[in-house]
Amino acid sequence: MKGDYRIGDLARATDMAVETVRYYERIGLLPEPPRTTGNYRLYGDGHLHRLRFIRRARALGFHLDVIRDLLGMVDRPDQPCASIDQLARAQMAEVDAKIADLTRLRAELAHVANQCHGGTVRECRIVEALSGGEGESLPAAASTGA
Amino acid sequence: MKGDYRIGDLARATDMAVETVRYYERIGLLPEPPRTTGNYRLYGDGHLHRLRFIRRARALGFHLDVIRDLLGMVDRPDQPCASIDQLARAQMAEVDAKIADLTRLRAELAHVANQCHGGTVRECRIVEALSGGEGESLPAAASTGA
DNA sequence: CTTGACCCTGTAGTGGCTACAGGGTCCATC
DNA sequence: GATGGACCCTGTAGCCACTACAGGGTCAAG
Repeated sequence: MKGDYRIGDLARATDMAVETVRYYERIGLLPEPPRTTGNYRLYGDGHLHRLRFIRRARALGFHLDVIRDLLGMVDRPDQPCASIDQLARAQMAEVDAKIADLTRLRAELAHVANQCHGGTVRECRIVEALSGGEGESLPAAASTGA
Repeated sequence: MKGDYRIGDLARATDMAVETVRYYERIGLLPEPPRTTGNYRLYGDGHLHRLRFIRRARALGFHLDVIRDLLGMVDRPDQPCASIDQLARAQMAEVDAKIADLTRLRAELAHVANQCHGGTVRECRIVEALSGGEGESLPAAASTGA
Protein backbone atom coordinates (compact mmCIF):
# COMPACT_ATOMS: atom_id res chain seq x y z
CA MET A 1 0.00 0.00 0.00
CA LYS A 2 2.99 2.34 -0.11
CA GLY A 3 3.92 2.72 -3.74
CA ASP A 4 7.13 4.66 -4.30
CA TYR A 5 6.70 5.75 -7.87
CA ARG A 6 8.88 8.09 -9.79
CA ILE A 7 7.13 10.70 -11.89
CA GLY A 8 7.37 8.62 -15.04
CA ASP A 9 5.74 5.64 -13.34
CA LEU A 10 2.96 7.86 -12.08
CA ALA A 11 2.48 9.36 -15.52
CA ARG A 12 2.24 5.93 -17.12
CA ALA A 13 -0.13 4.69 -14.42
CA THR A 14 -2.49 7.61 -15.00
CA ASP A 15 -1.91 7.98 -18.72
CA MET A 16 -0.74 11.55 -18.34
CA ALA A 17 2.28 13.42 -19.53
CA VAL A 18 5.06 13.91 -17.01
CA GLU A 19 4.86 17.65 -17.57
CA THR A 20 1.19 17.63 -16.67
CA VAL A 21 1.93 15.99 -13.33
CA ARG A 22 4.51 18.67 -12.55
CA TYR A 23 2.04 21.28 -13.73
CA TYR A 24 -0.61 20.04 -11.29
CA GLU A 25 1.95 20.21 -8.53
CA ARG A 26 2.91 23.74 -9.50
CA ILE A 27 -0.67 24.98 -9.39
CA GLY A 28 -1.29 23.20 -6.11
CA LEU A 29 -3.63 20.42 -7.19
CA LEU A 30 -1.22 17.67 -6.33
CA PRO A 31 0.76 17.93 -3.08
CA GLU A 32 4.53 18.14 -3.32
CA PRO A 33 5.99 14.69 -2.81
CA PRO A 34 9.19 13.97 -0.91
CA ARG A 35 12.39 13.69 -2.92
CA THR A 36 15.13 11.14 -3.25
CA THR A 37 18.75 12.07 -2.52
CA GLY A 38 19.10 12.67 -6.25
CA ASN A 39 16.22 15.16 -6.07
CA TYR A 40 13.74 12.93 -7.86
CA ARG A 41 10.09 13.19 -6.84
CA LEU A 42 8.90 10.09 -5.00
CA TYR A 43 5.18 9.42 -4.99
CA GLY A 44 2.97 7.14 -2.94
CA ASP A 45 -0.44 5.57 -3.52
CA GLY A 46 -2.15 8.64 -2.16
CA HIS A 47 -0.71 10.69 -4.99
CA LEU A 48 -1.66 8.02 -7.47
CA HIS A 49 -5.29 8.00 -6.37
CA ARG A 50 -5.48 11.76 -6.26
CA LEU A 51 -4.07 12.00 -9.74
CA ARG A 52 -6.51 9.41 -11.05
CA PHE A 53 -9.30 11.41 -9.51
CA ILE A 54 -8.12 14.53 -11.25
CA ARG A 55 -7.75 12.79 -14.56
CA ARG A 56 -11.18 11.25 -14.40
CA ALA A 57 -12.77 14.54 -13.43
CA ARG A 58 -10.93 16.25 -16.29
CA ALA A 59 -12.16 13.56 -18.65
CA LEU A 60 -15.67 14.45 -17.53
CA GLY A 61 -14.98 18.04 -18.48
CA PHE A 62 -14.60 19.58 -15.02
CA HIS A 63 -12.47 22.69 -14.97
CA LEU A 64 -9.38 22.61 -12.80
CA ASP A 65 -10.77 25.15 -10.35
CA VAL A 66 -13.87 23.01 -9.89
CA ILE A 67 -11.63 19.99 -9.41
CA ARG A 68 -9.76 21.98 -6.79
CA ASP A 69 -13.06 22.46 -4.98
CA LEU A 70 -13.92 18.80 -5.32
CA LEU A 71 -10.57 17.79 -3.89
CA GLY A 72 -11.05 20.22 -1.04
CA MET A 73 -14.33 18.48 -0.23
CA VAL A 74 -12.78 15.06 -0.53
CA ASP A 75 -10.24 16.19 2.04
CA ARG A 76 -13.04 16.92 4.51
CA PRO A 77 -14.93 13.64 4.45
CA ASP A 78 -17.25 14.47 7.38
CA GLN A 79 -18.95 17.30 5.56
CA PRO A 80 -22.26 16.63 3.83
CA CYS A 81 -21.88 15.62 0.23
CA ALA A 82 -24.64 17.84 -1.13
CA SER A 83 -22.17 20.35 -2.54
CA ILE A 84 -20.39 17.63 -4.49
CA ASP A 85 -23.70 16.58 -5.95
CA GLN A 86 -24.35 20.20 -6.83
CA LEU A 87 -21.07 20.51 -8.72
CA ALA A 88 -21.80 17.32 -10.62
CA ARG A 89 -25.23 18.60 -11.61
CA ALA A 90 -23.87 21.98 -12.64
CA GLN A 91 -21.39 20.14 -14.80
CA MET A 92 -24.19 18.18 -16.39
CA ALA A 93 -26.09 21.35 -17.12
CA GLU A 94 -23.01 22.79 -18.78
CA VAL A 95 -22.60 19.72 -20.94
CA ASP A 96 -26.27 19.86 -21.88
CA ALA A 97 -25.88 23.47 -22.93
CA LYS A 98 -22.87 22.62 -25.03
CA ILE A 99 -24.67 19.77 -26.74
CA ALA A 100 -27.59 22.06 -27.51
CA ASP A 101 -25.22 24.66 -28.96
CA LEU A 102 -23.43 22.14 -31.10
CA THR A 103 -26.65 20.63 -32.33
CA ARG A 104 -27.82 24.01 -33.53
CA LEU A 105 -24.44 24.54 -35.10
CA ARG A 106 -24.63 21.21 -36.80
CA ALA A 107 -27.93 22.07 -38.42
CA GLU A 108 -26.57 25.37 -39.66
CA LEU A 109 -23.48 23.74 -41.06
CA ALA A 110 -25.54 21.12 -42.82
CA HIS A 111 -27.61 23.88 -44.33
CA VAL A 112 -24.52 25.74 -45.44
CA ALA A 113 -22.83 22.65 -46.86
CA ASN A 114 -25.93 21.70 -48.82
CA GLN A 115 -25.72 24.96 -50.75
CA CYS A 116 -22.76 23.76 -52.78
CA HIS A 117 -23.57 22.63 -56.30
CA GLY A 118 -20.03 22.38 -57.52
CA GLY A 119 -19.20 25.43 -59.61
CA THR A 120 -16.53 28.01 -59.01
CA VAL A 121 -15.97 29.90 -55.80
CA ARG A 122 -17.71 32.88 -57.38
CA GLU A 123 -20.94 30.95 -57.60
CA CYS A 124 -20.50 29.08 -54.34
CA ARG A 125 -23.50 29.48 -52.13
CA ILE A 126 -21.52 28.37 -49.13
CA VAL A 127 -19.57 31.58 -49.37
CA GLU A 128 -22.79 33.51 -49.59
CA ALA A 129 -24.19 31.70 -46.60
CA LEU A 130 -21.07 32.52 -44.63
CA SER A 131 -21.12 36.11 -45.74
CA GLY A 132 -24.18 36.93 -43.73
CA GLY A 133 -26.95 34.54 -44.68
CA GLU A 134 -29.01 37.13 -46.54
CA GLY A 135 -27.27 36.53 -49.82
CA GLU A 136 -24.99 39.54 -49.84
CA SER A 137 -21.90 39.01 -51.90
CA LEU A 138 -18.42 39.36 -50.49
CA PRO A 139 -16.08 41.73 -52.31
CA ALA A 140 -12.65 40.36 -53.10
CA ALA A 141 -9.71 41.27 -50.92
CA ALA A 142 -8.32 43.51 -53.65
CA SER A 143 -11.06 45.99 -52.95
CA THR A 144 -10.48 46.10 -49.21
CA GLY A 145 -7.57 48.45 -49.47
CA ALA A 146 -4.65 46.37 -48.16
CA MET B 1 -20.92 51.56 -51.26
CA LYS B 2 -17.79 53.13 -49.77
CA GLY B 3 -18.27 53.08 -46.05
CA ASP B 4 -15.53 54.89 -44.10
CA TYR B 5 -15.92 53.36 -40.71
CA ARG B 6 -13.68 53.83 -37.75
CA ILE B 7 -12.76 50.74 -35.81
CA GLY B 8 -15.48 51.28 -33.25
CA ASP B 9 -18.15 51.53 -35.95
CA LEU B 10 -16.87 48.34 -37.50
CA ALA B 11 -16.86 46.60 -34.16
CA ARG B 12 -20.43 47.64 -33.45
CA ALA B 13 -21.55 46.63 -36.94
CA THR B 14 -20.11 43.14 -36.52
CA ASP B 15 -20.76 42.79 -32.80
CA MET B 16 -17.10 42.26 -32.05
CA ALA B 17 -14.69 43.85 -29.62
CA VAL B 18 -12.43 46.53 -31.02
CA GLU B 19 -9.43 44.54 -29.75
CA THR B 20 -10.56 41.54 -31.74
CA VAL B 21 -10.62 43.55 -34.95
CA ARG B 22 -7.08 44.75 -34.31
CA TYR B 23 -6.11 41.19 -33.44
CA TYR B 24 -7.42 39.91 -36.76
CA GLU B 25 -5.39 42.56 -38.51
CA ARG B 26 -2.29 41.63 -36.55
CA ILE B 27 -2.55 37.97 -37.52
CA GLY B 28 -3.24 38.85 -41.12
CA LEU B 29 -6.90 37.87 -41.43
CA LEU B 30 -8.10 41.37 -42.08
CA PRO B 31 -6.08 43.59 -44.42
CA GLU B 32 -4.53 46.73 -42.98
CA PRO B 33 -6.80 49.66 -43.75
CA PRO B 34 -5.60 53.13 -44.69
CA ARG B 35 -5.25 55.66 -41.88
CA THR B 36 -6.53 59.15 -41.29
CA THR B 37 -4.13 62.00 -40.66
CA GLY B 38 -4.67 61.34 -36.96
CA ASN B 39 -3.55 57.73 -37.49
CA TYR B 40 -7.01 56.25 -37.06
CA ARG B 41 -7.84 53.14 -39.08
CA LEU B 42 -10.40 53.86 -41.78
CA TYR B 43 -12.39 50.92 -43.07
CA GLY B 44 -14.56 50.40 -46.13
CA ASP B 45 -17.40 48.04 -46.95
CA GLY B 46 -14.93 45.40 -48.10
CA HIS B 47 -13.52 45.21 -44.61
CA LEU B 48 -16.99 45.11 -43.16
CA HIS B 49 -18.02 42.16 -45.31
CA ARG B 50 -14.81 40.33 -44.69
CA LEU B 51 -15.19 40.77 -40.97
CA ARG B 52 -18.77 39.58 -41.05
CA PHE B 53 -17.59 36.53 -42.93
CA ILE B 54 -14.98 35.83 -40.28
CA ARG B 55 -17.43 36.29 -37.47
CA ARG B 56 -20.00 34.02 -38.99
CA ALA B 57 -17.43 31.34 -39.71
CA ARG B 58 -16.17 31.62 -36.12
CA ALA B 59 -19.73 31.30 -34.89
CA LEU B 60 -19.91 28.07 -36.84
CA GLY B 61 -16.84 26.86 -35.00
CA PHE B 62 -14.24 27.18 -37.75
CA HIS B 63 -10.71 27.68 -36.48
CA LEU B 64 -8.95 30.83 -37.55
CA ASP B 65 -6.47 28.95 -39.72
CA VAL B 66 -9.33 27.28 -41.58
CA ILE B 67 -10.96 30.67 -41.95
CA ARG B 68 -7.70 31.92 -43.38
CA ASP B 69 -7.93 29.17 -46.00
CA LEU B 70 -11.56 30.00 -46.71
CA LEU B 71 -10.72 33.65 -47.21
CA GLY B 72 -7.87 32.70 -49.49
CA MET B 73 -10.34 30.78 -51.63
CA VAL B 74 -12.85 33.58 -51.60
CA ASP B 75 -10.08 35.80 -52.91
CA ARG B 76 -9.69 33.52 -55.93
CA PRO B 77 -13.27 33.32 -57.17
CA ASP B 78 -12.47 31.50 -60.41
CA GLN B 79 -11.19 28.39 -58.67
CA PRO B 80 -13.59 25.46 -58.25
CA CYS B 81 -15.48 25.55 -55.02
CA ALA B 82 -15.02 21.89 -54.14
CA SER B 83 -12.37 22.68 -51.54
CA ILE B 84 -14.69 25.06 -49.76
CA ASP B 85 -17.30 22.35 -49.65
CA GLN B 86 -14.68 20.01 -48.28
CA LEU B 87 -13.80 22.38 -45.45
CA ALA B 88 -17.46 22.78 -44.59
CA ARG B 89 -17.93 19.04 -44.46
CA ALA B 90 -14.80 18.53 -42.39
CA GLN B 91 -16.18 21.09 -39.98
CA MET B 92 -19.43 19.19 -39.79
CA ALA B 93 -17.61 15.98 -39.07
CA GLU B 94 -15.73 17.71 -36.26
CA VAL B 95 -18.95 19.00 -34.77
CA ASP B 96 -20.48 15.54 -35.02
CA ALA B 97 -17.53 14.08 -33.20
CA LYS B 98 -17.82 16.68 -30.46
CA ILE B 99 -21.51 16.02 -30.05
CA ALA B 100 -20.84 12.30 -29.78
CA ASP B 101 -18.16 12.91 -27.17
CA LEU B 102 -20.36 15.18 -25.13
CA THR B 103 -23.27 12.79 -25.33
CA ARG B 104 -21.14 10.01 -23.91
CA LEU B 105 -19.90 12.40 -21.27
CA ARG B 106 -23.42 13.40 -20.42
CA ALA B 107 -24.41 9.80 -19.81
CA GLU B 108 -21.40 9.24 -17.57
CA LEU B 109 -22.10 12.38 -15.61
CA ALA B 110 -25.72 11.40 -15.14
CA HIS B 111 -24.56 8.04 -13.86
CA VAL B 112 -22.12 9.68 -11.50
CA ALA B 113 -24.61 12.23 -10.23
CA ASN B 114 -27.21 9.57 -9.59
CA GLN B 115 -24.90 7.88 -7.12
CA CYS B 116 -25.46 10.55 -4.51
CA HIS B 117 -27.86 9.63 -1.73
CA GLY B 118 -27.16 12.56 0.51
CA GLY B 119 -24.81 11.47 3.29
CA THR B 120 -21.36 12.78 4.10
CA VAL B 121 -18.51 13.09 1.66
CA ARG B 122 -17.04 9.91 3.12
CA GLU B 123 -20.02 7.90 1.93
CA CYS B 124 -20.47 9.80 -1.31
CA ARG B 125 -20.53 7.47 -4.26
CA ILE B 126 -19.81 10.35 -6.63
CA VAL B 127 -16.37 10.56 -5.14
CA GLU B 128 -15.96 6.85 -5.58
CA ALA B 129 -17.11 7.06 -9.16
CA LEU B 130 -14.60 9.82 -9.82
CA SER B 131 -11.83 7.95 -8.09
CA GLY B 132 -11.60 5.33 -10.77
CA GLY B 133 -14.98 3.71 -11.15
CA GLU B 134 -13.97 0.42 -9.56
CA GLY B 135 -14.91 1.47 -6.05
CA GLU B 136 -11.42 2.18 -4.73
CA SER B 137 -11.37 4.70 -1.95
CA LEU B 138 -9.37 7.88 -2.15
CA PRO B 139 -6.99 8.53 0.75
CA ALA B 140 -7.13 11.96 2.27
CA ALA B 141 -4.59 14.57 1.31
CA ALA B 142 -2.90 14.25 4.71
CA SER B 143 -1.56 10.87 3.69
CA THR B 144 -0.12 12.02 0.41
CA GLY B 145 2.94 13.48 1.99
CA ALA B 146 2.58 17.18 1.23
C1' DC C 1 33.59 4.85 -18.53
C1' DT C 2 30.13 5.49 -21.64
C1' DT C 3 25.55 5.11 -23.16
C1' DG C 4 20.89 6.00 -22.76
C1' DA C 5 16.76 6.32 -20.12
C1' DC C 6 15.08 8.97 -17.01
C1' DC C 7 14.82 13.15 -14.07
C1' DC C 8 15.42 18.36 -12.78
C1' DT C 9 14.34 23.66 -13.35
C1' DG C 10 12.85 27.37 -15.93
C1' DT C 11 10.96 29.62 -19.78
C1' DA C 12 8.19 30.22 -23.83
C1' DG C 13 4.61 28.77 -26.92
C1' DT C 14 -0.37 27.29 -28.21
C1' DG C 15 -5.54 29.66 -29.63
C1' DG C 16 -8.41 33.24 -29.57
C1' DC C 17 -8.98 36.50 -27.56
C1' DT C 18 -9.22 40.14 -23.33
C1' DA C 19 -7.46 43.67 -20.28
C1' DC C 20 -4.79 46.90 -19.09
C1' DA C 21 -1.17 51.11 -19.16
C1' DG C 22 0.02 55.19 -20.96
C1' DG C 23 -0.61 58.00 -24.25
C1' DG C 24 -2.91 60.75 -28.65
C1' DT C 25 -7.16 62.69 -31.46
C1' DC C 26 -11.34 64.82 -32.24
C1' DC C 27 -15.44 67.29 -31.46
C1' DA C 28 -18.76 69.75 -28.69
C1' DT C 29 -19.56 72.85 -25.20
C1' DC C 30 -18.48 76.70 -22.05
C1' DG D 1 -9.15 78.63 -26.07
C1' DA D 2 -9.71 75.54 -22.46
C1' DT D 3 -11.89 71.47 -21.00
C1' DG D 4 -14.19 67.22 -20.95
C1' DG D 5 -15.27 62.92 -22.64
C1' DA D 6 -15.61 59.60 -26.22
C1' DC D 7 -12.91 57.53 -29.01
C1' DC D 8 -8.42 55.94 -30.95
C1' DC D 9 -3.25 54.38 -30.85
C1' DT D 10 0.74 50.93 -29.47
C1' DG D 11 2.54 47.50 -26.71
C1' DT D 12 2.46 44.19 -23.26
C1' DA D 13 0.65 40.74 -20.21
C1' DG D 14 -2.98 37.61 -18.83
C1' DC D 15 -6.43 33.73 -19.47
C1' DC D 16 -6.75 28.05 -19.65
C1' DA D 17 -4.65 23.67 -19.53
C1' DC D 18 -1.33 22.18 -21.00
C1' DT D 19 3.02 21.25 -24.29
C1' DA D 20 7.69 21.82 -25.83
C1' DC D 21 11.87 22.94 -25.49
C1' DA D 22 16.90 24.15 -23.52
C1' DG D 23 20.32 22.96 -20.74
C1' DG D 24 21.58 20.46 -17.36
C1' DG D 25 21.79 16.27 -13.47
C1' DT D 26 21.10 11.08 -11.93
C1' DC D 27 21.39 6.36 -12.27
C1' DA D 28 21.78 1.55 -13.75
C1' DA D 29 23.50 -1.62 -17.31
C1' DG D 30 27.08 -3.13 -20.19
